Amino acid sequence: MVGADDRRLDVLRAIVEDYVLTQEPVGSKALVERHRLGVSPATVRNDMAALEEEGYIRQPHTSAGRVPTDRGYRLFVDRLSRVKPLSVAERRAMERLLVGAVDLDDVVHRTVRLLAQLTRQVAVVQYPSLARSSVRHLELVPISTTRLTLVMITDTGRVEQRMVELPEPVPAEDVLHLRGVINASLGGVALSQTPPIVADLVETAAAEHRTAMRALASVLLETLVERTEERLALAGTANLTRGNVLDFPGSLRPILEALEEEVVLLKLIGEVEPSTTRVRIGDENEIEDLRAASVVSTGYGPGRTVVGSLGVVGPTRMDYPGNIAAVRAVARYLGDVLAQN
Amino acid sequence: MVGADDRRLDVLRAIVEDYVLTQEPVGSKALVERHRLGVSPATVRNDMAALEEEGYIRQPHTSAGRVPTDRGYRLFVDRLSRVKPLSVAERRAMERLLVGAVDLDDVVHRTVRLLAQLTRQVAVVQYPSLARSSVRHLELVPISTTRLTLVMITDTGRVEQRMVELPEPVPAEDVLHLRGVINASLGGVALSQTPPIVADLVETAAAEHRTAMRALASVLLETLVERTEERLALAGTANLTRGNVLDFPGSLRPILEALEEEVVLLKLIGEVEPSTTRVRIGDENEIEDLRAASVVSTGYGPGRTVVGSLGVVGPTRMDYPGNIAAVRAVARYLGDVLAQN
DNA sequence: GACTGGCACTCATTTCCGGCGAGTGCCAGC
DNA sequence: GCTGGCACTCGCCGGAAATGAGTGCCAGTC
Repeated sequence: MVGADDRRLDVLRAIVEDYVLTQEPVGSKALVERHRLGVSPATVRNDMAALEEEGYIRQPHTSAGRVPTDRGYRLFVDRLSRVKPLSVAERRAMERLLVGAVDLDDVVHRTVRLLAQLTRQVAVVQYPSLARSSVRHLELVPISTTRLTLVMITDTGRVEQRMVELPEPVPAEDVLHLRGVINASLGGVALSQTPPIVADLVETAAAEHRTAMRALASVLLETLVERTEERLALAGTANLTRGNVLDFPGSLRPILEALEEEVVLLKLIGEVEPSTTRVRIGDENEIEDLRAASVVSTGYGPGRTVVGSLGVVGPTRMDYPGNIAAVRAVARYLGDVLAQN
Repeated sequence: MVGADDRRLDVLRAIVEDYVLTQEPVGSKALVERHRLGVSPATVRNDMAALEEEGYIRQPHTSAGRVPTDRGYRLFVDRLSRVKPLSVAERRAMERLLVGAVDLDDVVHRTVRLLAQLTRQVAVVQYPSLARSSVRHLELVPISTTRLTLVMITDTGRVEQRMVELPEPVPAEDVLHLRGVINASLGGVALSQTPPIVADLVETAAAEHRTAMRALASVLLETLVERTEERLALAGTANLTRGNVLDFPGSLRPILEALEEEVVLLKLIGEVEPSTTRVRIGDENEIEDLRAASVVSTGYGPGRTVVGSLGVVGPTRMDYPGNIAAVRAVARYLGDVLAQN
């Protein structure tokens, strides 16, 4: 026979599972009926009282059943649940992701929609971070003699393009030369490593190329390295309206607003150590407006590296095991897709 | 003194304005208090009865005030309102748009957020359509001897990139040659005009370049011309929760879902003739889920051309004059920005 | 003929109240 | 340590009554 402490945890697990499923406070009687706990409702009530004492569950009002607290979910996630393997149908949906994806934008959009579909939550995918990519190729396309477009292609598939104004006209063959020099120095170099190299390029440039090189260098450093703009894709906001109204007390407003703030979102799903999945439950969130929400996020990248993160946002009352599994699976899959390029 | 018919229209205008402002059915008494109509509530009641008879307003229930119908809004938009000029602050916000915009993505994102802010509605901006752009430059970046990245830059600033698998290895100098040939033929050509030229390129290619050219041509035609994927940016979904719950009977669900369907959105804001602003009110929308919403949209582009569209989506109870003005102003401004590149 | 004041009427909304019942806490007993 | 029993709490439901905004209509006035 299991010890009393063990049973208490079983009761907590049962409460979480039932509540996630039914969205309604769960009472002692219903609990013993739906789960083979082997004890009577009265006993469960005692356990519940203890759990409430410890802060794992609470009563919305006196004559109602119990609801897990953030702390209860935390314990559930940490110790009471196993990651749920994806179903065959889900796996198949994932396999379909790759076919026909035509470029990085396409891949990211498909990924975020897939994740939203699998989890029925709001999904967020960060584009591969420029800061963590390296240069595959830089192209200079002359628009006029004093203006050119700088196109950078990274190993993660991102393509960035910037307008560069040249202080003085530069003939076409010089542009070709500049391109050659730059690519020879920067090809394969991680963007974060470029500043000294770029500085060196300006130093060592022939006198007649100096000003042009300086213009290029400043655009490169200022808009591609320092002000490294991170991009995001979002999907499944409609899922916020899925559950009970109680999920987000008051209105969806603050949540929707937070989801539109890219900086906030990045902070939310970012900051992951490699190959861990991070779960932030309710209060644990630093962002005020998302105190009623939970976030499951992880990093992704080809192989063991991390070039970006992705995750889902939903009510604290969410299917943690399922969502964690989905987030992990999608991250791994996205990493594989990136590795193929 | 104004005729009775004129006054009836004044009453309709007053009803629309009040309702948009207060979000509450407006009664005869409140109407004469807030607007100098110069007649008594009883007279207004008679007018209201007539307007209701004609289908311009209706009563949510017997003992309530009147609310405009879709037809009422239509009349209001067509005949009773003047486009409201933007305020100084709004103009200034728009001017700030340009500074520091770093590439097309940036411009589009800033634009859509600006539009959402100005109108306090959901804003949608279509990226400049590939179909309506022309080729500025094509670049071929070798990844390996049998694989290269095709980068296309258009005059509207879009940069697209596709992976091309070559059936047999192609030496670097041949790639350069191919690039030269392609650019010579396609530079400045509208994408819609490219198919015969591309076909010709394959025809006339030297035997040793034939297969490579064929691979390039197929990628070009299939993924950039035929399957011309349109892109969109969206902002301000949080504004949906702004107004009364009554705005969208039931839930936001269908609206949010529709907003995630890019195809639907494109249909919604697209199909505009040059330099007209289109207003679709409630029922006039073809999309089932958006029958409770109105859409104000227009095209934009450098000069008089149209390369994409933008617009706002909101409850039928919206500030039409203000939103029309904002949509037009932003479209013109975006066109100007594009023209500068 | 157009407008107005007056008045009866309608009906959604609000408030109050009693009954119901899910669920609890506690206690005595096994 | 578990269980059955029991009194108790309190949110929710449904009906009744009060409220009041707003209307339609009519007779009267300019």
